[in-house]
Order: sequence, then C-alpha cells, then structure tokens
Amino acid sequence: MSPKRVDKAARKQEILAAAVRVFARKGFAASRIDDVAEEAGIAKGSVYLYFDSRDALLEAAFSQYTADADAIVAQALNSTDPPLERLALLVRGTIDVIAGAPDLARTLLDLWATDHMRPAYKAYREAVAELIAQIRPGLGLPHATVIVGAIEGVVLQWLVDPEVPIADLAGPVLEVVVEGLRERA
Amino acid sequence: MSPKRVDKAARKQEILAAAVRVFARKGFAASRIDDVAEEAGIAKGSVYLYFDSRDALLEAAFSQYTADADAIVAQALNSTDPPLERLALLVRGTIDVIAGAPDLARTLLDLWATDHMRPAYKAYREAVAELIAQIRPGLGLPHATVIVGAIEGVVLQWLVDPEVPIADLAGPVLEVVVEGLRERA
Amino acid sequence: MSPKRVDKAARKQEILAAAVRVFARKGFAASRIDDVAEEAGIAKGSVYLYFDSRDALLEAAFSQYTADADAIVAQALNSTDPPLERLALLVRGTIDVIAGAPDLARTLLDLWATDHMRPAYKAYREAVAELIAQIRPGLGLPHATVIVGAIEGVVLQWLVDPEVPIADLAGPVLEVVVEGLRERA
Amino acid sequence: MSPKRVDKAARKQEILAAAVRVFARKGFAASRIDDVAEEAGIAKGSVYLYFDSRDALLEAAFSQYTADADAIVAQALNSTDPPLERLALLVRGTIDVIAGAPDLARTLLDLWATDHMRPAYKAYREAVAELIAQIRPGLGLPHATVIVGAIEGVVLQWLVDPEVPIADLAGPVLEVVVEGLRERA
DNA sequence: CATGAATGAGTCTTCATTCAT
DNA sequence: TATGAATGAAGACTCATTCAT
Repeated sequence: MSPKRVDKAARKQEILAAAVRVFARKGFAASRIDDVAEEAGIAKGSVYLYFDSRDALLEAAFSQYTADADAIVAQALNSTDPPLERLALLVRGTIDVIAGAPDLARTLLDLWATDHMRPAYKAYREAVAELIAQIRPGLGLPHATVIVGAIEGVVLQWLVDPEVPIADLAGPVLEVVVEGLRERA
Repeated sequence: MSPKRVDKAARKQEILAAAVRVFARKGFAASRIDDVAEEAGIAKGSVYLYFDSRDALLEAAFSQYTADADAIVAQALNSTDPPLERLALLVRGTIDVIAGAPDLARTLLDLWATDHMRPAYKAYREAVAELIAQIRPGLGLPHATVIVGAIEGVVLQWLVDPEVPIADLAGPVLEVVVEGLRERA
Repeated sequence: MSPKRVDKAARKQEILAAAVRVFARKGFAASRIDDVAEEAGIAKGSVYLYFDSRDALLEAAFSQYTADADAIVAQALNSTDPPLERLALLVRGTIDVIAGAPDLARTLLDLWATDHMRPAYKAYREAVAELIAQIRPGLGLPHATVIVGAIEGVVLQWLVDPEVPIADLAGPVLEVVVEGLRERA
Repeated sequence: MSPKRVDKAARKQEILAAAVRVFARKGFAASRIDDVAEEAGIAKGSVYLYFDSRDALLEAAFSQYTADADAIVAQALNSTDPPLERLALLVRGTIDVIAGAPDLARTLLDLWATDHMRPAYKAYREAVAELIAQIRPGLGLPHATVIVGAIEGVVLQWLVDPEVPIADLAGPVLEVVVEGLRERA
C-alpha cells in the first residue's frame, strides 16, 4: 500500500524526451524501441509501461510539439497589439520555439508524413488570414498560406541544412513578407 | 550476339520509375521491394539484377529527383530577363513542376529527411541571393532563404493537406514576396 | 503476535478461487497473473507470496477441481441403493454439479489437455464397471467407458455450444443408456 | 519464367501435417512456429509463405478434421440401409477415422476450446436425431445429443488416457446405446 | 537474364517473475 | 506482508537478400 517513489508522469516525460532525442538523431523510421529504452536508461519492456506502442511515442511527440506551437499562435493572436506587431510576435515566437528545441523540431520531418499536422496547419493559416486581413483589405487565405509557408519553409531548410542560421531568420522573414523585395519609391 | 530486345539501361530506368511511383504513393519507409517489383511488372528477385540493394534503389530515385529539380532552377535563373521577371519565372516554374507531378512530389517528404537536398537547397539559395541582389542592394542570403522557404513551405502545406490549392499559389507567393503585406502609401 | 486478520491459508484459498474464476472465463492459456490478481483484488506481486509460479497456481486449481469431481462420484457410488438407482444418482449428480457451476466447468477444457484427469477418469470407469456388473453379467469396463463417455460427452457438447440444454439431459442419458434405442417387443 | 519445381499445395500439406504432429505432441498453446518449421524441415519464415499466421494453422487443422468427419457422417446418413445399420456405420466410421489419425484427433482438445466445433456438432446432432426418429417414435434431439456424446465422450477418454482402447469401443458404444444396460426379459 | 521459393536476422510486443520500498 | 515498477527472455511476424532452376 506504500506509494511508490516514482512519479509516473515524470517518468513518462523522461521516456518521451529520450524518444524525441532518438527520433531527432535517426528519424522515426530508423528508431528502435531498444534505442529509446537505452537512451532513457531503462529496459526495453519498461517503455511499454508508459506507452502502448512505438507509434504512441510518435503520437506523444507530436502532441508535445503542437501544444507548444498552438500556444505561440494563440498568444500572438490574442494580443491587443496592432496587427503588424502581432505578426512579428507570431513569426518570432514560432521560430524561437523551434530553434530552441532542435530535437523536437527534427520530428517535424516525420510528422509531416503523418496527417497529424493537417488540422494544425489549417488552423494556423486561418488565424493568420484573419490577422493579415486587418493589415490590408484584400489579403486572405492564399497570402496566409504564403506567410505560414515562409516560416515553415525556413525551418525546413534549417532541418535540411543545420548551417542555415534559423535563429537569425525571423527578421528577414518579416522584412520580406512585410516590406516586399521591390525597391520603394 | 545481337543486343537484347530490352537493353539494360532502359530496364533499369523502368524499375527506377516504378520505384519512384511506389515511394510517392506510400512513402519510402513503407515501400517494399515486392511493391516495386509488382509496379514494374517483374519478379522480386529481378530488381536485384539492376540494383544492388534497396538503399541503392533509393539513392538512385533521390538522385533522379534532385537532378530534375536542379534543372528547373537552372533554367529559370539563366534567362536574360530582368530580375523580377526571373524571380517570377522561378516561382512559377518550381510550383508548376511540383504541382504537375503530385506523385513525385510526395517523395520530397522522404528526401528532406536524407541529406540529398542539402547541396541542392544551398545552391538554390545562393542563386536566388544573386538574383535578388540585382533587385535591390542589401538583399542577400537571408532573404533568399525566405524566398526559397516561401516556395517550399507552400509546397509543404500542400503535401500535408491536399486541399491547399498549390496550383493557384504562385501568384500570392510573388505578391507577398515582391510587394509585401504593408499598405502602400 | 496475535494472528493477522486474514490468515494465510484463507487468503491462499481466495486467490485460488479467483484464479479458477478467471481460468473459467478465458481459459487457462489466455489467463494472465494480472487477471488473477485483479479478480482477487490484490497486487500482482502478492500472488507470488502464496504461489510459487503461474504453473503452481494452475496445478492447485486443477487439484481442487478433481478433488470436487472425485467427491461427487464417490458419493453416488457409496450409496446402498440398487444398482440402477445408483447409476441414476451418478448421472444426475454429475450433470447437476457441472451444470450448477458453469464457470468452473469451462476449466474442463483445459483440464482434459493436461493429464490430471487421467487417474480420475480411470477410477470413474472402474467404479462404474463395478456398478453395472451388478446390473447384468457381461457388462464391464468397455461399457463403463461408454457410460462415462455419454455423461462427459454431453457436457462437452454443452461446453462447445451453450445452447445445449445440459440441465435437461440427465433423463435422456439414462433413457438411452438404460433402455437402449431399439424398439421393445 | 521457368515453373518452379515445388508444388505449392503439396508443400502446404506437408507443413500442415508437421503442424498437426507438433500440436498433437505439445498442444496448440505450447506449440511454437519454430517447432512447426523444424518439424517440417524448413525455416521459420517459410511457414508464413503458406499460412498467414499461427492461428491460420489451427484453422487449417480444424478444416482438415471436419472435412473427414463430415464425410463420414454424410456417408452413413445417405445410405439406404435400415436405420440401425446406418447408426452402426456412423459410430464405427467416426471412431475408425479418429483412431486412425491420432495426431489429428489430439487437436480436438484445442478445437473444443474454439467455437469452430459448434456448428459441426449441431449439424451432427440434428442428423442423428433424424436418423433415430426412424428407429422409434419419441426419440429426438436430446437422445441424439446422448449418442453424439457417447461417441465423443469415448474419444475424449482416449485422448485423456491413451490406454483406453478406442479402436475396440465402437461395439460397446452400439451395444449400450442400442440395447441398453437393463436386463431383458 | 529471369524467377520466386526459401532464408533468417531483426523488431515489436507480451508477460511471468523479481525486488526495492 | 503488500505493492507495483522494472526486467528481460521469449515468441510472432516481416522482409531484404540469396540462389537453385
């Protein structure tokens, strides 16, 4: 009847973190449950005390990712700042979160092949569309798709090539997207 | 010995094409040698007469893809039109090619997880940097990364969600990127 | 030290009873120690305080079952009634007991696959042989095997198909076995 | 394109026969795919070229069993002999088939725990009911259940104890069931 | 060249058993 | 005594690769 020392939720987080590190290192497809267990310093079978299956681990990693991302988006959009300010918040927030958790970010490569990101991106686009409609009439979902694309596309390039200086790119994203490339009068 | 009806190189190409179709359909991780053989209309063992291993097949499929992609970019950039025109060509060309071969495009999701795209994207960014430097001084590699990001990011969203109207997005990409979102005076 | 609230033997019996219920429900092969522990309302590890292993638990469950079965048979045979009467008692007793504990009966399916029933059935046949020899000279072990077979075979059919009305079949068993099918003069 | 030497159907039969031998030796629950493969003299993976799963092997064993059994029943019932003759045919046929294939018979112990035998036994009982109704009015399904029970119950005892002389028991079954135990006037 | 049956290493998952608390 | 987290051996199933024909 004595309560066990182990905090189940904490242990679950440890394993998930270990899994994310492994996924980041080798990709989900090449990650074995043994790898995750070893990274977490436990026996293979113990992973199953906390996650139902290998897929459940990816699932959990995904949830963790989108939870963070959603928070950023929500925060940026619910502010009362002027729209351009909020757009800047959004871009900076997203990129900071991603750059701050490279391992988690790497799982995006696997997540994209899933259809878990579909609703997330859809909501993201719609929120941005609403935001930019306040900047200038005539801006809508297509342009929002471009904004989201610029952010995620910059991340993508960093994932493909770690030398891309992701942390420094929030500025350029905003410059290009807000001011455009064309020479001003 | 007269040459056989089917020459080796051609047969190898057929298998490669079949492999790409299969990879596009189910992703690389879920594609079996059996699937490729069936798609190519030959026996499983025969695949090994042309490719040393599953990985070699992958490698070949990836190389073919990047070669195609490189050609698009080169073509757009080597024109003598004014820079903004060439940018437009590039954006439209890339998106048209990708939207025109949806099956092939799916392969990108796997490609990104390899490092085959690293040099391709690097060259892509550098070429775009050179191009936009001609539009306005002060524009450079960071902005080029955003441009490439916007293009690839829009494609990414379409891969994640087929309802994203990729074919209609070349225009919005250019609008945002060239003119910016900000209200003009 | 005053005796603990629950004495060891009683607790052991509780666990055994729980085990039998579980085995009856799902069959032995599909029964997990966890299931037994849960049915007994204790922790999995505690089962091992009373039984050395899963097999020991099985063994105990089987022994309990055969002990019960032997008691039935002994009781029916030790009466001083005339032979046909005792045969009727035996058939009715056996079927009533089995039909009265359907959960327990399911265990028979597993028991048959072990050799725990071998001596029990042997004794059963011999006792019946002795009994029927008093009904008519010339009747012996082969006929006893048929009698026991008819009883157990009817039970078997009920285990295979719960719609077989086991509770109503003691009569027909006796009719067939005592009177035979043939039209009497 | 050259046709392979191996007759797939024959090979499948070989594996099934090997499986039945293994099942007979250790019971289905304790039988490993490795055991079956070794018994068949092939590699573990090869079993899966012919059977989808371990369960499919039991399934196949079952089908083989009931095919034989059904044939016996059908043959006995479709004869034009007088009813008592046909009953004798049925009892002798069933017991001969079972006694002639002890390995296959042993799988009955596993089959019974499945619900595959439910419809088979139901049909068996109904056929016998029809048959005995021709022997004497008033005989019906309950008595048929007893007949089937006597046959299967005798087999059961032989499975539990190989010393039970199954091959010699068709006679006693008929004697008891046709004539009854009671002393005739 | 082509075939496709055969192989067996590799992986996920389960679960009896142990043991620190 | 009791607990239940942890362990790791075992087993089903997959599939890249080989090779006899």
